Amino acid sequence: MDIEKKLSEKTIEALQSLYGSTFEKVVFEKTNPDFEGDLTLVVFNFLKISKKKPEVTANEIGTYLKTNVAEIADFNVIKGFLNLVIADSFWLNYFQSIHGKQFISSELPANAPTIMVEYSSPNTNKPLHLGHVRNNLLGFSVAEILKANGNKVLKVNLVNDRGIHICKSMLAWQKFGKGETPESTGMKGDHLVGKYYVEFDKIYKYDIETLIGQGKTKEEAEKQAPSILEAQQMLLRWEANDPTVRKLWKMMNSWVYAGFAETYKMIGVDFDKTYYESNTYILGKNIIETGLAKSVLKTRADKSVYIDLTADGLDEKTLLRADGTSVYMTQDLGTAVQRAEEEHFNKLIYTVGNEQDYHFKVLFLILKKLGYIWAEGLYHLSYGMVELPEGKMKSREGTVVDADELMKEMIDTASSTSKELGKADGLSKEDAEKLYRTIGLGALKYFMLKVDPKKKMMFNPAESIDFNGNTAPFIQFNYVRIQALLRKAKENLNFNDLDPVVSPSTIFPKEKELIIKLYNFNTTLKQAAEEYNPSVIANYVYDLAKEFSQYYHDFPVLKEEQKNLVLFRLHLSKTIGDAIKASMKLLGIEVPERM
RNA sequence: GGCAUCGUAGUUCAAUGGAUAGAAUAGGAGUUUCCUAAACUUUUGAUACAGGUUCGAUUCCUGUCGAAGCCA
Repeated sequence: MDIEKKLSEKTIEALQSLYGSTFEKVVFEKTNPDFEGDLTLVVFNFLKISKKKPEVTANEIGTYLKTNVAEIADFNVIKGFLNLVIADSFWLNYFQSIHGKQFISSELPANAPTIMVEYSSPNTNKPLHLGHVRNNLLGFSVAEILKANGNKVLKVNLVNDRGIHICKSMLAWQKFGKGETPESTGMKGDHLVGKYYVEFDKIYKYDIETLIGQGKTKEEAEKQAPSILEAQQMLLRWEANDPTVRKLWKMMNSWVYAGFAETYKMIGVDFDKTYYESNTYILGKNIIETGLAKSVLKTRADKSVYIDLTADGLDEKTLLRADGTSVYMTQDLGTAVQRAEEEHFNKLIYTVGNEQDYHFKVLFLILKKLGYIWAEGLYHLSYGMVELPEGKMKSREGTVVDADELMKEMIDTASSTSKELGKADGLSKEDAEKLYRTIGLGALKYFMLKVDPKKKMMFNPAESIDFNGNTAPFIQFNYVRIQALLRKAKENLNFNDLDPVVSPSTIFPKEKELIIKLYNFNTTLKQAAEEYNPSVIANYVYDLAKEFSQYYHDFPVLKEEQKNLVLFRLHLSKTIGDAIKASMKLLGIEVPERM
């Protein structure tokens, strides 16, 4: 039923027959709504072979297609544009063919490729903020989209649970914490640990100022501040497996994990596997040996190991310092190799912000140079930063939008708005709470996912996220309208959505438009997967919901007098509802039955 | 300094090199005896600047200005 493919083949045939030239590929596009037609062929590219004016060429191809393709009802030509009208019967047949079927198959093909999607990857010294929210939503949604495209997806998290940052929190807690715990304070564990991270920074800044006051330069002060020296000391003790430090570390991390678990649950994301850097940071050193043996890596006079990437337009990258300690790159190399050996993935996707573009470029290149074939399947899902009106968020300076707080605010707003509009009338308390979560979190998720991941995005805390217009609540609302129609139809008309569809002999343009939108679901899903881009789905589902909203407004469904039209419109509405629900699921957004 | 990225209505976002640059929101004007008005209709308003390639450029190339990023 792929009409574009068929038309493409027939056009190639037409070009051969009319002008005796062979074309590999011909692409159709949607006809601009201002003109009559469904699909358009731009003929300028064929003028060289037709040696005729655009209008003439378009007419000749149009005539050929109309005679040879049964589905083409008519065509018109405007300048170099050949607009094709696809017969209503084709669209109605298509609609019949998808009736009762799932938009997304729940079964995977036997030979489904394995794709590992790494996302979230938090540090354990502070709670999640808005930037992490984008990461989590993006990673989760891309995983869903890939799954829906027939891939076996493994969602993984790599927790940065060790290093100087967590030592800072530990040190501050040890000195000033007075034994505070999440239980004693009633604070969420990740927030409690984050509080001491900020605390450390205050002391550190104080130390620096003191030293500068004593005549040191800023750089000297930053390196010699007693607080930072102490934190570094603690890190060394951690690495030496000092029982006291390790015990403190385990305790504080366990607080953080409990906090993260709550946040993840609220966002609605999960993982098949969680890696911890405390287990993986040692990895990679054996790869250095291999790399040296292969002469891919080289040793400097001071015994540090590096790779020369200047021929590839990059720099020299150190992989082992002169003192034998490794760098981030080294452990990422090791982790990748370990994952490849354990999971045999076809693709590994790293959901990480675009500030690390260079890092991943180098990482992938090194792995390729080391000769790992699977390195071809590595992909950096690079996304833009979330910015506030005053600029980038900075944890240490407190200019962050906290994930937990933001979600709570969204739910609260959903609650008050729903109450104002009387949307929660008659719902039990549990159902009402669930509805507020669905709407509030839906609005947040859609807000973040509708933007192209590659681009940076702006969030203004002063202007709350909208519930009207191009938003999740609007889409949810239209889904709810459909469910209300179906409920009534089932009660009053004995409507059964599994009954066969009886198509009317003619349909209105709006109905055709809606069927075409349904027809586009599959190509949209495919495009989203190829681009690793949920915003493609978001734009699609909004467009569908908007189209339905107008249809609902202009056409009676249950109140239509002709029984066969009532049934047809119910089936159409039902299928649109299914497409909305399936699309929203790909974004990790739920739809309510009433609102 | 080197590397890569980005400049579209007042604001937040769209647009495989194609037709008159779309939405939403904000602003103006309307719509409820009619299936849920978180809706619908209508209106005002934008490609940073200057060149180039092309039948055709928001899109590709060069330069200028501006924003934020990474590497020392």
